[in-house]
Amino acid sequence: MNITLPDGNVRQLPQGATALDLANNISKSLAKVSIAARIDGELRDLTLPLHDGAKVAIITRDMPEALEIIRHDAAHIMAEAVQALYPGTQVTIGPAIENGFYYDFARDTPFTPEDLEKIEAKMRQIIAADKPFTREVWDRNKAIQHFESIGEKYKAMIIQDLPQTETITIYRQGDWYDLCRGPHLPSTGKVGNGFKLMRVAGAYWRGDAKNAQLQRIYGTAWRNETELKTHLTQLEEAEKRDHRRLGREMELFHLQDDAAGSIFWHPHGWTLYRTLENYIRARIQHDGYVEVKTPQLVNSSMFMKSGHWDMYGDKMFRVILDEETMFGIKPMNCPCHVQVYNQGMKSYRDLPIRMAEFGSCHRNEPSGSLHGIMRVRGFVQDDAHIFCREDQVMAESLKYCAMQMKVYEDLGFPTENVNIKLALRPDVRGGTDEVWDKAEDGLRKALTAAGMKFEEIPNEGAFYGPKIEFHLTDAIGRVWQCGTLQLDFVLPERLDANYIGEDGNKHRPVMLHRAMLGSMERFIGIMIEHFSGKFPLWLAPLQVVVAGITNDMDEYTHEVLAACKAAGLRADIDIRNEKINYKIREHSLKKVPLMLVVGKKEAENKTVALRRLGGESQEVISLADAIAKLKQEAKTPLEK
RNA sequence: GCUGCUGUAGCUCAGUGGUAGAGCACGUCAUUGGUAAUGACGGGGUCGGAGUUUCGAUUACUCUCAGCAGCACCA
Repeated sequence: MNITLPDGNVRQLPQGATALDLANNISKSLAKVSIAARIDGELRDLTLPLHDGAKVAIITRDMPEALEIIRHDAAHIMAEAVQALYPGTQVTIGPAIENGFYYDFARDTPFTPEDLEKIEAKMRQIIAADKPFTREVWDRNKAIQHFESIGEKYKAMIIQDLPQTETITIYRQGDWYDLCRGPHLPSTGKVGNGFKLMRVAGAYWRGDAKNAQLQRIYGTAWRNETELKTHLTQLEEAEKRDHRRLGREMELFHLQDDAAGSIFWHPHGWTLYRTLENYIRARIQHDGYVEVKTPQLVNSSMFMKSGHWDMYGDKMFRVILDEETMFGIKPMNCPCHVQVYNQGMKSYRDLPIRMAEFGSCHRNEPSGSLHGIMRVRGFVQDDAHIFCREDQVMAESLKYCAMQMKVYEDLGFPTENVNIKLALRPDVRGGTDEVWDKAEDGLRKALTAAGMKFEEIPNEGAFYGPKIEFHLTDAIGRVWQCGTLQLDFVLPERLDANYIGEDGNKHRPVMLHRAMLGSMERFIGIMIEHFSGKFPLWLAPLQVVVAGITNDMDEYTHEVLAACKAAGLRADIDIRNEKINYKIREHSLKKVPLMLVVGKKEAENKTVALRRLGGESQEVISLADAIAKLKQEAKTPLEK
């Protein structure tokens, strides 16, 4: 039979030959490192017989697909180890994930960290035994019956839910076997030693909190021990960038038990916050927005009208005045903005109205979801609502997306750091299907017109409309939703917003909800991690430290400081009785971008020694030149 | 909210059924120095909170609060 290789070459092999035979046919050394095959585009076992005319690519250990298979195999081996050590534990699912794998087990007693060590040791035994993985095709009903009979109820359920057309395959490694689509490595030994069990956690069966909670064990797995080590080192490095740690070290903010989920901003952190806020303010002014400020405390009746009370009332902070009066602390700004809109008559000529607010919101987020300043209970949205006519939706969406990407770029997140998703209608929602069709299509068209790559995610939209989500990733790979654009036909209806059209009749405006940073707090957290605290000069809370070498030139040091401040630089002075090495180390650790060192020579010549953070050398220039230069460098992206 | 783990000085952490220790940080003194740690001395803790057992609890147990990881949630 003829087999086509990726390079187009055709090889002749006897009937019944496998991908492994093919690899051997090509070269012995290839066969040694091959672990699977891509047959007609699908990953398959090396030991499956090929068919005539198949297109086959041999997957070797160094290919990305290999890692996925290694991780999946590690999950199987872990499951065997767990069932050997803890009889009665049921297996459920165990996929490969980014950097590793996990397996969910059903067991009444949770696993302890000590259990993990034992499981890992057992896994190494199974790997050392180098048991071959073999594939078997089972009859669907027999498989269900079999798994039920041995008490593996979850496996039986999984098979039951597989489509009728799916072939039921079982993979065996020695005496142990598991339902699995495959493919697998030729044998357990091929997994190698580049893995480590990381942690235990609870996880709901099928990801639903209404279901039983399973015990999930996470592991990381790599091609070899060197790669594993590299990964573990990267994790340590990421920890050093953690915004919670840098926030403390750089004196940006702190959190404490008494106000769980709220932030105490310190002077440096608040400077950073205001710099960011002012940048956004300048941006939106430039794009024709007006800024408003609306109440924190709003009678619950407004949220009942808007529909938020039904959806989220239990997560709102409430202020009960008397038996009849209950206020909610606003969890978002939209209903309030509609109130501002509703004051006075609006003409079609007034639209679009782009109404912005740095809106302070509070939500009683579940305790387990709180995370540093990224997920908090008190936060500020760089929020805005664009009230417009239907025929303006496209233009407004495009205008917004353009500004959004520009802002991310200015803040150090070029396009490749941003993931865009289009979240479609959820099960529980307001508005008719017709309206949703229109809304979803509107956003889809806008994204396409803007030439932006996006992924559609079903069921993830807000109750009043679909949304475009802009996602950024933090230091340890966690993904956070920041910017958003939501198209809403529902709230204007519920809160009775209208305008007088060209025809003299009342019409409903469309509302575009949008935020670029999302929450100021979250965005600052992401920026801290993104820059490892080393902010671009215009954002750095403290831009310059003027440090004297000895106290003899204190007078000149003060002169330099005054010049910095006069130029609008955020500057501080260090004339402590410490050595210059000590001062440089200290301010470097606090990530101050610039230091102006002055000693005897500088004082005599009216110069400064300019040292940049992390720099090896320094530049001696006149004070006047230095100030002019830094003033230019410290300009915001909008000023440049 | 759920599962597991954790909570001792500002930070990182050690330790014990008989009222606690290190390094760094902080303070004082000496030192006035050229680009990532000068030296000496010193101060500092109701051992997250409440309760139970005990002659005695920071240590054991219960409850509670908070944090961490994951899951779920995220208008």
